[in-house]
Parts: sequence; structure tokens; C-alpha cells
Amino acid sequence: MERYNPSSIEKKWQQQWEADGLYRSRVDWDRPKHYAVTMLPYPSGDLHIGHWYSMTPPDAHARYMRMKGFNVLFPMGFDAFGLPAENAAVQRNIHPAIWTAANVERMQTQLRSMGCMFDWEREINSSDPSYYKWSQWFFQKFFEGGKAYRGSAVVNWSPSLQTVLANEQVIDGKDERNGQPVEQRRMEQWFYSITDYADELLSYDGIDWPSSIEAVQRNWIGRSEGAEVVFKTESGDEIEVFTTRPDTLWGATFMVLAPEHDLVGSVTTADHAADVEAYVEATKGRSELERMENEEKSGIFTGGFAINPVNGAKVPIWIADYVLMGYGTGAIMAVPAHDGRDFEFARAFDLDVVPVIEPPEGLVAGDEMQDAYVGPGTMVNSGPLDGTPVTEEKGRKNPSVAAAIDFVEAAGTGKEAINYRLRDWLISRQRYWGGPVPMLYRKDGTVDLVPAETLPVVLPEDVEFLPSGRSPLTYNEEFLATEDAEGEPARRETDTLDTFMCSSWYQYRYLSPGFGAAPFDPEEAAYWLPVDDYTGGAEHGTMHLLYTRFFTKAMRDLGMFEDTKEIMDAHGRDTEGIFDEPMLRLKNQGQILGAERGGDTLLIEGALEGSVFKARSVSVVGASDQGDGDIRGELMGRTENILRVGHDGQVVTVEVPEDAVVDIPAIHGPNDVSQLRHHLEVERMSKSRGNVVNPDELVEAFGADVVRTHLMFAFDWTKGGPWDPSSINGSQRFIDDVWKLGRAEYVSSGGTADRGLLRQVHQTIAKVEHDMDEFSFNTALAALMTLRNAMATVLRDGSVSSSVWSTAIETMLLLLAPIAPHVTEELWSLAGRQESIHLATYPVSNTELAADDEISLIIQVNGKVRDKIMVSAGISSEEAEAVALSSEKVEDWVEGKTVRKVIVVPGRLVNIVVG
RNA sequence: GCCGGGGUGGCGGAAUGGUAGACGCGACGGACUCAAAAUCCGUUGUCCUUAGGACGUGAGGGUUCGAGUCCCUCUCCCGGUACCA
Repeated sequence: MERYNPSSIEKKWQQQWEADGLYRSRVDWDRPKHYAVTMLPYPSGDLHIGHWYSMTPPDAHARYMRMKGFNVLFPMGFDAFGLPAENAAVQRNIHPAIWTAANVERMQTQLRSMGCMFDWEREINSSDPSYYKWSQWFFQKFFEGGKAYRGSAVVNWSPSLQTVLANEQVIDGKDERNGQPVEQRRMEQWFYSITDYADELLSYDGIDWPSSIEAVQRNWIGRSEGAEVVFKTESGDEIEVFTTRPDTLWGATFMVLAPEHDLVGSVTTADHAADVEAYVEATKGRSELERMENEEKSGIFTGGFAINPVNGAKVPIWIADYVLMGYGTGAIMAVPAHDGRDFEFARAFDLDVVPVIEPPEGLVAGDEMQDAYVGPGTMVNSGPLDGTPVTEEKGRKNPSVAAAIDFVEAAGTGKEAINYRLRDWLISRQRYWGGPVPMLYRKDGTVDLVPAETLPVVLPEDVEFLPSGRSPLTYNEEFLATEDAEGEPARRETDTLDTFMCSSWYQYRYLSPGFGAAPFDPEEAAYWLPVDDYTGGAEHGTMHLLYTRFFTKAMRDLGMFEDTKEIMDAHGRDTEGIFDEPMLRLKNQGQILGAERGGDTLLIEGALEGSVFKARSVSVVGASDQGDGDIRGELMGRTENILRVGHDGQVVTVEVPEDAVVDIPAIHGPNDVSQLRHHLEVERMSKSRGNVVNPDELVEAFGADVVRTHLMFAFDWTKGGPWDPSSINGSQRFIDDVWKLGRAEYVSSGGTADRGLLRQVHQTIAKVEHDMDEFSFNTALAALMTLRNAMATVLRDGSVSSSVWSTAIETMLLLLAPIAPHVTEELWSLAGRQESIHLATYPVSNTELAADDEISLIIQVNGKVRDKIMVSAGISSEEAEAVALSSEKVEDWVEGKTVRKVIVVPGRLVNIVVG
């Protein structure tokens, strides 16, 4: 028998499938459709094991759906705009387009080696003018439809990236990509009105998304119920504040404005102007990060006062940077007695603290409070509302909040309000490598659309990149000079679109990537939409996954699905709510992490010089080897020639000068510090950590089928985990065994085990089918391995008839085909089949054949297993009870005791309760 | 702090309230081999020397005939988010 040789088999079939057009997906209204999308990669240059992990299991699921009779569309593309390409251009003087194209080409080859059923005729590339033309078209339609606008706002500016960023791209005051701090600046930018959809985005009706993503998005949208209240100032201004606790209005003893607040100037009195100006200036220079790291409250008095609308009290107006311009109205009423931040501020600046909620344990005077009180109680010092109970409920559900809202509404000084943490989506970027915002500025300063018939606004290719990173569009006169619709000279917008905008609608471009009349062909859309299964990483929860939901809803409201809907109606599809959400089901995969690895054990000689230990010699020894040295321990980490060595329970820093001797017995020839192996934690893979797993090497060593199988078997797909280099052996053995079973000359010695093997075959079908539906690949493979074990035994003893053997082999191949497409195709073909196994019909589990005729009846005494007896599967409860009570083993446990109760679980167990 | 998710053998992981640890890795013993690899057979939660039994799913309590699974309290880990008024 020839040995299993994946390298020849896999290449052969990949070419064959391509030649046969096996993966072309065409509209066919006579067949049910299944549209599966997996998040498209950024063309960074090399395919990572994470790409395999995120793509091959969904591919197996898509293949499974096709064998189940669905017409499946499973496309692939590239999210090709973005900063890395531009940085490469600045650093290495390669044009982003060239850099990107080269990476795309390389990754296409690598993607093909996975053996996925991608329909390459539908490939998209977001940096292609034929694609971004439509991104620009969407922008213009959104603008015309009132869902995109240019506005001034305090935004996140990244000095290192030389661009603004969306709120979603800033975490802990740092840019989410490269971790550099961002600043707050007031700037004119382009926005999408995602906040108009805040409430609708909070609903997940009709879609099946992980609860964790729902939670993350709910959190991000941050809906809070409360009231807006207006405070009049002595200078005649009105300061609007949002509060979730209008029931504490009577305790508002001062107000605080954000330093960027519009009214700062007019409420500030002349004698305080200089101080205020200095403070505002000082906070401006501080990055968001610095603001947060500074735990002490800072602020300054404006000299101005406002009138508390509920009790007429005169309250001082302060400015402090703990009040954020980006949330609510950028101004707050401060209730130090019942808000921790306000309390801290009041104590720092010696402001009044007036409690207005009496806790159950009694009122503490404001001067004596140690902390703000935020619990339930009763309203006091609150005039007409005294005595109203305060609960821990939010919004109107809390009687005190409800009473306070009613009170301010009646008085005309406020109204019920809902506030969101979500900001409008900032989509303009001051960078080159993106789709140009298709707008222009007329001479008179007004903004207009670039005439639609001239789209796309093409990125000029002949540009010069400056080391500053400043966008070449801003100094490219050829690009800048243009004309408006009337032929008058105008200047182009130089901002480009956020790449997240490009990826907000790509699931629609896949449907007809070459379509010229619209972003997508309604004939295709009517059949394929919506996306049935979407897969990708959970880290996109507040970004891409939120944006794409918004985008689809906005498209719906702008009537962009009307043509599609008409065709759907004509075909009798139910279109109710069908364009409310882009993706019906979402599955998030986990992440593959680097494996933990011990570092070399080092023996170091040298001397302490100042605070560092300077080494004369460093040698690698066995962990149990004896030997004398000044320092002995595991190498925990290394930066250049500085080692961190575990020694006597602590970590010692060792410097290895160039003239020190490094000896690594395992590596012949001259050794240096860079060859030492340091300890690796379980953590994300990255080149700098040296813990990356290269999928190309794995494919080389094991074949794509084994790599695919292993990625699906070794982890719970939704969780991921550390990569264990040795466990892939099990998947290799499995595929090798399937090969052997498929190639074996089976010699039957009778059919004694026919019934048993057939039962197992049909039980396996049911199990695998169920697990594939749920993306539970690891348990599906466990079931297939169990069948493999049974078949290996049968192959040795010949205990089934030849026809049953054939059925078992055939079923094994069919069930495994979506997971390991090449080896199953090869065996299918070698068995004389003319048509591809991937076009075959999925096996159907026969309930009768799958039924057990004997079961192991579990017999418990007081809930503990005491005996197991094989009985007929159809045993009645009475019989089961009789069998249990007559068990000898049970007798020992029941003897001398009274049987109080007998519980029978039909077909499973009998529990005898004695006492 | 708040919101998710989780804690099960040496490891990855299985278990509609009903035999805990399926399946696999690793390890150990054996066969084959001059030898090694590969392959094959067997063992493998802990403890009691065994038949057999006791214990065992982060800790403690509860519900139940029966709890890894449901409820309460606590604890630790991972992820998200945070001066959000």
C-alpha cells in the first residue's frame, strides 16, 4: 500500500478543483442558499496560524452546509487600506499600492494552500478603485441622506499617527493599534450619525449573536436614563446638564464645566480670567492618558455663579478636567454628598456637602461624611419631595428619580432625557492610504459633493512621502485642484475614509464585485442576503461589528435595498425585517497563543559592578546538572545583552559584555547571547516574542488536511488556547489511519458485528451532524476518531460483511470531507467515484439503525453507582426496578435497611433509596 | 469599580440534572527492530498493597432520590471597559 503523501495529493486536488470551477457559487432559486462570511484579512504579508484558525473551521462548516444541500457562497477578500502600508512607504520608500499588491499576491497563494472553498471570482480588494468608488458613493448618499456630516467636535488626535481616530479606536487613552497616547483636540471632521441608531443597535431581535458581543456593545452604547436640567447663571447664560440622579438636585452645591466647554469664557469673571485661562491651557497640553494617570482632582473657580433651579441656591461654577466634553453636555451639576467624584472634588477645594438622601442607618452631616452615599434611602432637605423613597433602581423605576423628573418638568426647568456614551462615528483620517472623502471646498468656503459621475476620486499614485508622515494629498497640487459641478475652481478634501468604513459593507460587494451600476447587483442580493453565518474575532465587538450593523440599518433607511426587496418579493421570500441586520448568526473564534516553554538553565560567572552583575562567562547546563557558578538559574528574558535570570527565587539582571564567553553545548561553533533560549509565557504570538507558529512549515511537515484537522480538534474553537507542538501527532495519526482504512484490502470473515458497526456508523452521523451545526468541531472529530478506532478493530478481525465495511468507509469519508477535503477526495476517487466527494450528499442517520438494542442499566443505591447490568433497551420501568432489586451487588448495600423509594429513569438508571 | 467568560487528570479538552474525565497528547510497560524512528498491544484521576472500596470537577453552604451542571456566599484567572455625571 502506498503511504499517505499529502504534498502530492493536496496540490493535485487544489488544481483540479480550481479547473473544475468546483467553488463557483451561482444564484439558483431552486436550491436553498447559505451565505457564509469570515472576516477578511488585512494583507500584512504573511499568513499567520491565526488566519488558519479563523478560516479553516468556518470553511469546514461551509462545506458541510453544501453537502447538506445548500447552495453555499463563501467568499474571501482583502481589507487593503490602512496605515501599515503607508508606514512601509515612509520607511522603505515602497509605494503603498505596490507593497499591498505584493502582499495580496503572496497571501492568495498561502490562502489557496488551506484548501478552502473560497470563490475567487468574487474576491474583493478594498483599495481597488472599483471598490472604493462605492465606498465614496455610500459616503455621498449618507451625506445627502443626513447620515454623514462635517462637524466640529473634541476628537482624538494621534500625534504619532498624524491623524484623528474614532472613539472605538482609542483604549485607555492610547491608540488601539500601536499603543501610543492620543490627545484631545477640537477639530472639524467628518462623522456618521451612528448615535441616531443607538436604541435600535441595542436590540438583537432576530439575530443569534454571542451574548458577550451583545454585552460589549450594550456597554459601549452606554444608554443611561435621567434628566436634562438647565441652570441659569448670573451672567445670563443657561448651562444645560445631564444627570441620572435628578433626585439629588437639592444637594447640588456647585457646577463643573469641562475645560473645552463653550461657556467657559462668558461665566468667568474678570478677576479670575487669567487663572482660568492658565488652567484651560494646561489641560489642553495634557493627553487623555496623563489626565487619567493624574488621580488628584484638579480644577479652578471661574468666579461665576449659577442658580440651582429647584431651590434657588447660588452655586459656584468651577472648571475641571474630570468633566469630559465628550459625554453628556460637558457640564455637570455636582452633588458631592452622593457622587464619589464630586465628593472628592468638594473635599479638595473645600466646597459645601449637603446630604439629601437619608440612608437607612441615619443621616450624617455633610461636614462629617467620609464618603459619598450612593445607596438607597429617603429624600430629605429636598423641599416638596422630602420623604420620597430612594431605591437602587435606575431611571424612572426609581420612585425618587421619577418624582424629580416630574418636578422639574412641571417647573419648566428640565425634562426627562436619555443619554448615550456612544459618539458619532468619526470617519475621516488625515492619511494617504485610504479612499479619499469625495467632497470639495468651493472658493466661498462652502462644501459640496464631488460630482457623482466623476467618482471614484482616485488616489494619485505619483506622490512623495515625507518622513513626518503628513499625508501627501495635502501637498499634491494636481490632486488638490479641481472643479465643482458648475465648473468653478475648487479644492479637494484631503482626508480619507476610515478603513472600517470600507469593511462595513464588503459583504454586499462580494455578491457582484464587478457590478458597475451600483454597489451590488440586486439580482444577486435578493438570493444571497442576508449573511447567514459570520465568523471572526471578538475583538471587533465595538468597532467593525457595531459599524456594520449601523451601516446596514442606514442603507435600509436610505432605500438602498428597495430593488433587492422587490426581487425577493417576486420570488416569494419573506422580506419582513430582512435588512435590519447584516448577519444572522455570529460565531467568534478564540485565539491561538504561543506555548509556554522553559528557558535555558544558565551558569554564570562574573562580578557585581555597581547595581548590575557583569558576566565573564555564561554557559548553558542541564537543569539537573551540578556545577559551580556565581549565578545559576533559568533564563527568563533577554533584551539585547541584558539577561534576566531566575536565581534563588528572584530575578537577577545580568549584563553580558561582548568579550564574555558564551557556551551553548547544543549549538556548535561560536555562540552568542542571541542564541540563548529564554522562558516563554503563554501569550499572544508575535515576532518580537519569538513564539510564532508558521503555518507554511506545518503544511510542509504534515499537510493541510492534518493542520486543518488539528486546529479543529485541539481546541474549543470559541476559546482557542496555547499551541502545543506535540499534540498535532494525534491528528496526523488520525488522518493517516483514515488513509490506511480507505486503502486496506478488507477481508470479511463473517457478519457477526454488522449490527454493531452499523449502529455506530449511524450514531456517528447524528453526532457529527449536530456538532457541525454548532461549530463544535472538536467533539465532531472525537466522534470520528471513535469510529476510526472501531473500524481499525473490525479491519483486524474481519467481523463485518464487506457491504457493511464499504458503508462504514464511505460514511467516514463523507463525514470527514468538510474537515479534511483533500485526503477524502483522493480516497473517494481511488474508490472509483467519478464525481467529487464535495458534491456528494451528506449521509443521513437512520434512527432505527442508530438505536441501541441493549443498554447498560445503572443501578444506584442512595445516588451511588453500585452495579451496571446489560438489559434490553426497551425495558419497562417495572422490569428495570425488578432487575435492580434482584442485583446481588445491590443486596449487600440494601441488607438490613428499608427501601424507602425507587426512582427509575427509563433507559438509563435505577436509584434505590434506603435508610 | 462595572460588564462578560471561565476554574474538571501531567496537558488540550468531553459530559439534554442521571456511569465525571469521551476523544486526543504525553507518560509508563510490552511487541517488532542490530538499533532508532514509525507502527502495533496494554496501563494511565488520587488514595487504600488486592477482591472491592473511599475520595474526587476553585472554597463553603443550599435545593434534589441524584449536582461539574440549578440557587446563595466567597475566591482566583482571562477578556472588555472605566473620572460616563
